[in-house]
Amino acid sequence: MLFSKSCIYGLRASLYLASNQNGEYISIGKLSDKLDISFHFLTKILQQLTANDLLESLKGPNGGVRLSKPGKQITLLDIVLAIDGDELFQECVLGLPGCGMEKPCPFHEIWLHKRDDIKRMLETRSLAEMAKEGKEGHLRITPDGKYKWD
Amino acid sequence: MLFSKSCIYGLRASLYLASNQNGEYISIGKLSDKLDISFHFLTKILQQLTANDLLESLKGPNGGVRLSKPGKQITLLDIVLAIDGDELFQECVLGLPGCGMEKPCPFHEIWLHKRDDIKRMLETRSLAEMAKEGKEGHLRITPDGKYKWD
DNA sequence: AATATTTAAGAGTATTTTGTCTTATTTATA
DNA sequence: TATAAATAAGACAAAATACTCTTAAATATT
Repeated sequence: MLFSKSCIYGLRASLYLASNQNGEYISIGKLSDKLDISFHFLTKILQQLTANDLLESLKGPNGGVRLSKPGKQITLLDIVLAIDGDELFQECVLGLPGCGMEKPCPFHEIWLHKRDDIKRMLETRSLAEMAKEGKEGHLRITPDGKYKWD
Repeated sequence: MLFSKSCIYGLRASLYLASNQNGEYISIGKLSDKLDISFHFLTKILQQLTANDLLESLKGPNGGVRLSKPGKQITLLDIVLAIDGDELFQECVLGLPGCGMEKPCPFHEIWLHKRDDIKRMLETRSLAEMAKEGKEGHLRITPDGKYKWD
């Protein structure tokens, strides 16, 4: 599994938020309902994104969360790093500590390129861009595909 | 994490075995000692490889495990598939069931290439080849680097 | 000011992965 | 044939991940 479940949920919610970019807060209840993700679990995940200044939140009636800046300025990598950290882009395929140029494992050289490739893919794509593609291509971000990018 | 711990241990042990290719059985006790992997845990993992006909085992004195065929004929992918299955090469980045050409998620298209790339990398490299590179380059397959490809 | 609605925080539970231990089974060797 | 050395198998334990529940804090609305 490339990303943790938490990270996946965070990405899906972020894409939702990016597709509803009119500045208003969206409640986590609505998000969890639309995306079929447990409310409390999603709440915690979004708290991490808020703590990382990717989202901003408001308590109380009509409160919720929204992107802290235009979706064009938040990359997929931002979300991944905020939730899963940079382990995926740091760690050794064989799990060896301190695997690097100095004392590499047999996988080091070949994996380096792949993982940088993945990182670049996430880095060069914004939430806005992904959400736009999702909307235009009628792509899924829910298991049952019920979310229609209203 | 790309591979599970089990898979990592299986790969490291397989590389060890491929570097000691003179047909004799090597005890799991020796393997676990050299590679710093828990004996019982490693035993179970190697049983999976044996069950998949990648290794063959012999009980009793001078028993142990060895590659079931020349290391040149076993790919890294063989080991990965035997332990982790093909999930990594099948599953959706967003964890959506049945994500494919018909009803893709926004990541589908871009991830497809990356994962095929990784698969090809594992498919085109044999244990023998990797072990040879490891030996010649004095590369690590243990956390402390104490294994010296005797 | 009171109330209802929402996120924040943290304790608690369940599931999966990782690792340990014990007992059985096989087999080479003396 | 007895013994010791090894894998096989399965129960058990610990740790990490995933998920749930309860209570607190903030805030818009009446």
